[in-house]
Amino acid sequence: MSIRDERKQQSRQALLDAALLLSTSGRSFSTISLREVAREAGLVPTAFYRHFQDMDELGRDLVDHVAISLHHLLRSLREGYGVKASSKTRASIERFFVAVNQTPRHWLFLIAERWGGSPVVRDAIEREIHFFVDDLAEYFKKLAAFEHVNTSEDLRIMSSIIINLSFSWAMTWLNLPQDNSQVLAEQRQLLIQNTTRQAQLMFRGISNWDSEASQK
Amino acid sequence: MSIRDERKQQSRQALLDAALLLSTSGRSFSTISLREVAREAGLVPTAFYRHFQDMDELGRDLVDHVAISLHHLLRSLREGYGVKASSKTRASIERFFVAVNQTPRHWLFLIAERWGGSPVVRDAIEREIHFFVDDLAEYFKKLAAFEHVNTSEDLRIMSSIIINLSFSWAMTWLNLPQDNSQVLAEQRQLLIQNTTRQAQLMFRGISNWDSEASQK
DNA sequence: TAGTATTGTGAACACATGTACACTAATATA
DNA sequence: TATATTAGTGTACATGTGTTCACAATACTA
Repeated sequence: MSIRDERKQQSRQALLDAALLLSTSGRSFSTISLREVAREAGLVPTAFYRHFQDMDELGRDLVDHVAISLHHLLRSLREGYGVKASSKTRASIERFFVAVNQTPRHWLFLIAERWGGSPVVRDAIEREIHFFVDDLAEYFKKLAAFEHVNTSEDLRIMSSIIINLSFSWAMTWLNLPQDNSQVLAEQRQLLIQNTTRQAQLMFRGISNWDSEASQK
Repeated sequence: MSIRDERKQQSRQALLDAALLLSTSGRSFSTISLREVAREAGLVPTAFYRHFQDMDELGRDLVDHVAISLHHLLRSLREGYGVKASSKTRASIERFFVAVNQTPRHWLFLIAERWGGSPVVRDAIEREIHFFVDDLAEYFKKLAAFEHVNTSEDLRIMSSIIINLSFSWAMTWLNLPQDNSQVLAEQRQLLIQNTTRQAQLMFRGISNWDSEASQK
């Protein structure tokens, strides 16, 4: 890549980073301004237009960026899970929260802006979540614990339950008080335990599922 | 109530209504301005201060307003359910969606602003949702289908699953295309069926729940 | 090496915002 | 009835906004 293109992409990334940072620091994407983003990225407002037509385009690209990152993270979460299946739910939940802690702003952005104030961003996110659901459903198909579920429609239903619930989990996790390390540790343990039981309940439902019986 | 107080409450309500309308018409609460709200309510900007100190206070009161409304609606949803228990899941889901259609903006506001851009509103909503969960858990305690669930902590867990999932359901429902009555009707039927299965899966998990076994 | 393309700059604009202040008109109170 | 409260008005100001345009500096291309 040429020097110029490389620097251009640097600025572009700086704008994306700035937007992500600003929109996950107590505010939301639709409340941050083009000028703020440029300022945070160390650019003059007018330079913004060299990279994006407007904030909508920036938003779309940010969703792309975040979705790809989360997609990889979710896939790597599955590795090492397949073998033991549902035997260690708690460990899975713990690893999930570790993953959330790894890129908290990505989670915050995707979940908060899912029903947020920018229609463009909303639509883009809904599309990505759709992919998440499909992807997870396809993964379930290969899993031993799900082999009694016949229809792929049922698999998608289970997948979407998990996805939606895990968003609530992630947000509850991220909303825990920041500092105060002693109290935080306790609350985290409590939340992990709580969430584990939610997941266990889900699996009870899944293992007792009967695709035929519930058809009507 | 005196004439003056009565008129004051009218204006106040007009401001609340305006804020709800504006923040559920494709935008979000944190993106609407004090002046817009006043304009929509038929008042001059400065008159706003006769009722609220700032938009934060308006937001808090709006959450109160909406939460009370939804609370009543949820309670009335339960009536007539207790007898037949889980025998008619689909009918319950349908009645849920009818309820959502009754005050769509209340649902939109509460769910969208739950992770929205205003910290004040976010906190207020989280508090209210906490009440919802407690309330539903207490209702479960009296229900035959739940009598094998021993600990009230487990009841709260189930309650919070239901609440969180139902928010996703409501949003998916409200995000269906507006007009286009033929396509809409089909998509609604599909979504109802889909959601019903999700709920059935939940109930499978609940009826096969064993509070002791999952303790560890 | 000369000329071109492109990223970033700086000044300028029309506009919307939150809020302060003095004011009016109507209701409440004595 | 005379006085005091108070919801609503109108003007004003400093500030932040998106976008335009001419310009500077530097990397690419012939």
